[in-house]
Parts: sequence; structure tokens; C-alpha cells
Amino acid sequence: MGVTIKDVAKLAGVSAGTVSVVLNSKTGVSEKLRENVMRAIATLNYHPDHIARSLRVRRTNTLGMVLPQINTMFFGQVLRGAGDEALREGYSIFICDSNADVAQEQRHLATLYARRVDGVLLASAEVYFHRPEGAGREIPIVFFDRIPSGRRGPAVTTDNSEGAQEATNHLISLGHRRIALISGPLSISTGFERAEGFRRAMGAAGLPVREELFLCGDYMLEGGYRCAKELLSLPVPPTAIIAANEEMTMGLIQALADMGIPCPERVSIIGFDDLVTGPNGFSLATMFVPKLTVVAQPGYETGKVAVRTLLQNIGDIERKQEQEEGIIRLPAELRVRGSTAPPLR
Amino acid sequence: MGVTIKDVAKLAGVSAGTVSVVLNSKTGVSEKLRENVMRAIATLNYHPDHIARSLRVRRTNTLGMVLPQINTMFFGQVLRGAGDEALREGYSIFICDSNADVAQEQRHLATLYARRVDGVLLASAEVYFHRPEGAGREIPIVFFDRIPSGRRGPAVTTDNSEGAQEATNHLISLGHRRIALISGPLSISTGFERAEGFRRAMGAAGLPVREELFLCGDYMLEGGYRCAKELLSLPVPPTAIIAANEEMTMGLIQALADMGIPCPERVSIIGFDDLVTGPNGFSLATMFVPKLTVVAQPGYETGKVAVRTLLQNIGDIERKQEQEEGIIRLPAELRVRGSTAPPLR
DNA sequence: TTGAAAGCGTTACCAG
DNA sequence: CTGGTAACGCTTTCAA
Repeated sequence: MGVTIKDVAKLAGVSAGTVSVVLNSKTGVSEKLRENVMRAIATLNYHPDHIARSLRVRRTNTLGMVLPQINTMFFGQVLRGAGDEALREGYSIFICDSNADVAQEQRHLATLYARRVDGVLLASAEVYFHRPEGAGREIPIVFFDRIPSGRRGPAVTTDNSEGAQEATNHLISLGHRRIALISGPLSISTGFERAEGFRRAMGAAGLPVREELFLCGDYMLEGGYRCAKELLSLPVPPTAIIAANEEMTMGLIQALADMGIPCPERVSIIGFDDLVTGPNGFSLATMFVPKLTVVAQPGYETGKVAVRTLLQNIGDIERKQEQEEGIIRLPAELRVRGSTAPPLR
Repeated sequence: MGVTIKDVAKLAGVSAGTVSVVLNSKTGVSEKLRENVMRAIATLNYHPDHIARSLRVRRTNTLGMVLPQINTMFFGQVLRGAGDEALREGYSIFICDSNADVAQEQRHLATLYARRVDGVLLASAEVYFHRPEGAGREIPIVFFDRIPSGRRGPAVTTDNSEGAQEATNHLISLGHRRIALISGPLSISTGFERAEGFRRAMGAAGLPVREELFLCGDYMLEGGYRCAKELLSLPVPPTAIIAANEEMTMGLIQALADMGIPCPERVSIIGFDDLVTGPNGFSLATMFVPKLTVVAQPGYETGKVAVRTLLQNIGDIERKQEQEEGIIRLPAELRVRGSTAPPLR
């Protein structure tokens, strides 16, 4: 069926090796020969077999990406950034949704390894990362968003601590003192760091972090909803609430609506992530009433930088150079909108 | 570096071919031999090379998916459905964002063909589809969401006409007569079909489709915004507006907000697509004020069915059977919420 | 039931 | 600068 390099060689009256040289090296071929070969390629409509090439050169120009949730706005942005950068560099990406499940993540990783991807982008469901069982070979990994302990390799994430601090400081400067955090799991790096930024800002302002105002959610909508209800049912409820990720922010808003608590009059809220959708960077946070004050994460940039870092490391390994191992923290940005206001009285 | 099938064979004291048989056929191997080989595999930590295997068997267990916009709620759902189904069947998916650009789509398709994917899932940016230039081989394609004319091969999409009819009928039954449509491009099948459903419902009710109330947008937020403003600035504005996709719905809502027009008091609105995010099927449409009445599309199911159909066709080709060529229309569902109400007076 | 050998479509090495 | 030949790691005949 398929037309191979040999067919081209035959038609052009040269050897297969020569065709390969024409195809792969810019130089070292007489102009006449090159034209000859190119014509044969065109008439036969030849397309090199990427699989055969991969087998031979031991490089697939393929990346694997596994993340805990494919259809959220944040990861949607990451996907775009990663895809754009990969395309630019001639790489394709296998995208795998682990469903935040460790077993599924392992399964995906095993598949990716078997497929000989050149590198992996990983937002791991695991708290402590061990390389996939029996990978055989070492494949460069770049962690993004959440960074498991025990990792080896570079990571790119948002400056979560700084972002949470800014959010908290904003509330403090508005005059809030009873500020609550619906935190993510402290076992996940982003959850821990955001909690830590919150604590630091509170501490710096001489405000106590009351136990009943510091609730750990699970990064899921339902958890955020539950925590919000708990907070708002307190004898003395908080005057401001920060939710530590996009889904819990929705839960929080729903709880407010269900309980009929006006925002920002009775309680100010800040979400994490700007709920950006579509290619033009439109924020859904502006469609809520009131418009949501948020800490925006640079999702697109995260994907882009993660791919760039991974490609860099792949290159370094080939050149047997030292690889990057550090954590790259992309800046978060507080976007003040209508959901935050000074507390009553 | 990597441990190969030969290493396993050597350790187990058999030939490479035998190891392959043990690995790939359930039967025809003595129990003792099998155990022997398996032990060798375990101790060596051997993992078959998927690339080499693909080259030999001329099948990659890989699918390509190209879509015009990766980070929208609708396609996010499709991605999940497709990914889940592919995983179940042992396939991996290359996901490619064409950015709704024909040239980029062609580029992606060429890459996918070179990589010898077993099949392609395509939400095409092209109105008239031609197979990618010089694909060499015929690869099965399943179209999803939008269906270009000139296609060959099956397609799965929402029952757009029916969905638009239901939406229109709902408004009519509420008493609306001046109903406007912010349509998608009529060159795109989904746009055309939704417009057609709208027309049909209006016709059946004996209502005219006024020219000034039938605007063609571009499926983008800005376009929806512009159309909405135009409609609402009319001397006699419509009492109800339907927007034909998710981004134009946002544009419509924004226009309403900017112009300070109360919904549903002064104008009722219906969006297309339910803005579902996350794994639990949570609809963002419920977070707007008022909650949005929408025509929901079964995005997850679309992805799932598309993959299933594609795999079916791949199998049929191998068995040299006739392949499916029809259009599968998944039902749309009207979800009535707060943004639709009877017109004033 | 098992082994040997011939490819799958490339690229890389080594002669000429 | 070009051609032949040997891999790459696997599966699949075909014999034994």
C-alpha cells in the first residue's frame, strides 16, 4: 500500500540511503540529485514513515502529558500553551486524563513509556512521586501545577504562596479581620503553598488564623460547597472567604446563593484562578454577579514554559549536559472586581 | 540501555520468537515455558517497545483528534468522553488544536498521517473537506460536531435542528413572537442546522422570520456581543434571543449587562450548550443571574460515540467489511431555567 | 510446541 | 558525494 523510500529511490535512480540524505541533511548533496529526488518524491506522493524513523533514531518527537482533570478552565489553558509550543517545535502530545487517580496515572505513564515518548509533562495525582514501576529507561519529566515531593526533575507552577498572600492582604487592607480560607489538601503542593501564603499574610498583619476559619477542602466543588456552608453557619461567621481553587470557588458561590447571603455586602470572596475560556482569554469570572475578584494563574504560560523546559532537558541529555532541576514559579496576579468590599461597620 | 526481547529470550533460554508468542497469544504455550519466560521478563523488568511493534504489525493503537478550540466547555467534555473510551480500548490520542484555522488543521493532519495513526477524529475548520494532500494511505476518519460537506465517512453530532426547534418552541409557547437568532456561520453544519431548526419552528407557528432578527455571528464571543447590541438597539427590539453556541451566548450576556437590560424581564435568552465543567457534570450556566436556559449538547457522549464509531470502522476495514457512513445524531436537551419568561404585556 | 530467519521502513556507517 | 549493508525491536511465517 504505502509508498516507501525505496520506491522513491528506484524512480530517482539512486539508493535509499541517498534519498534519506537528501531528506535529512541540508547540505552535502549535489543540486541536480536533490531536484531529481524531490521530483520523484512529489510524483509518488511519498511521505516518510514516522514510526520507522522513530525506531531507527530512537526518538519519537512525541511528548506525554498527564493531568488530573482535562476539562477545567485552568488545565484547558495549560493544554493550549503546551500544544502551541509543541507544534512550534515539531512535537506531538499524548494527552491523558488521570481523573486525579493514582492508579490511572500509573497506567497512563506505563503506556507513555512503552510508546517511547521523549519526555513527560506531569501534574501528578500522587503526593510522593516514584518513577513508574519498571520504566526501564529514564525519561525526562517536567512537573507542572502540583509538585510532588520526592520528585527529580524540574517543575513549573504558579507562585501560589505569593498569590494567596496578595489575596489575603487585599482583604486585610479593606478592613477584614475574620478571614477564612477554604484550603486545598495540604498534601498537594499548591494547596500547601496557598495555605502558607494565607498564614503568612495573616501573621504579618498580626491577625490570628482561627481554627474554625481554616477548612481543608478537596479541590472539588462539593467540598467547597460544604466548607462554605460550615463557615457561613458559624456563630460569628467570617467577613471574607478565599477559596483555593476553581472548583471550590464555584462551590462557595453556590453556597452563598443557596443561603441567600449577599456578596460582597455580608461576605467578600476571592477565587483562585480566573476561569479563562476560549482562545481570546475571556474570563468567566466577569459573568458572575458580582464579578469575581480572583487570583489569576498564568495557565497558558505554564503549559508553554513546561514544554520549553522539557525540550531543553531532552536536548541537554542528548548533549550529556547538566539538566535543570529547579522550580520555576510563574507570577500570580490579583484581579480585583466586585466580590470584595470593606466589611460592614 | 533498554532491555529487549532478546535479552529476555537469552535469560529464559528460548528464542525471541517464543517470547513474542508467550506475550501475544493466550494459548499454544506450555505452562512451564510460559512461567519461565514471565519470570525472565519480571527479573529483567522488560517492557515491549510499542514503536517497534507498530512498525511490524502496521497498527499503532493510536488515534488523532483535531478540533478547532481545545479549551471550551463543550470540547472539554468531548475530550473526556473520547479519552475515556480510548483508554478502555487500549488506544492513545494525539490531540491537536487547529485554532479554527484551515492551514493549521492541514498541518496537524499531515503529522497525524505521518505518524501512522489508525484513525482520525475531526471537527473540521473546513467547510468542504478534502482529504489531506498526499496522505498516501486512506485512514478512517470520523467527523464530530461540525460536518463538512464532501466528507466521506461517518459523523457524530448533536441533533442541532431538533435542539433549536425545541428552544424556539419553548419561547413561542411562552408567548414570544419577536424572537431573534444570533446564528453561527451557515457554512458550518451546526450553524446551518440550528438556523434551520429555528426557521422551522417559527414557520410551524406561523411566525415570520424577520431579516433584522436573524443575524449571523462567527461563533466567537465578540461576534455574539456585536450581534446582541445590534438586536437590542433596534427600534422594536426582540423579546427573546437565542444564541447558537457557547461563546456567542457569553457575548449576548455581556451585551445585556453593558446595556443594563434586565433578563428575563425585558428579554428572554437561550444559550446553546450547557457550559459543563469538571468531571461531575456541573453546569456553569446555573451560576449566572438569572440561571441560563440552554439547549444542552451531550459532549461527553459525542466523544465517546465518535471513538467507538472510529474503532468500529477500523475493525471493519481490517475485516474488509462495509463501513458505517451515516450521521449519528445525539439528542439535544432543553434545560429551562430562569433566563426565559413570558414577554411583558 | 518451539526455533530460525525474514522482514516492517528508516537511518548510519563504511567503502568507493 | 553516493551506494551498499547492517542495524533498530518486534512479529510472523515456515520448518522441525
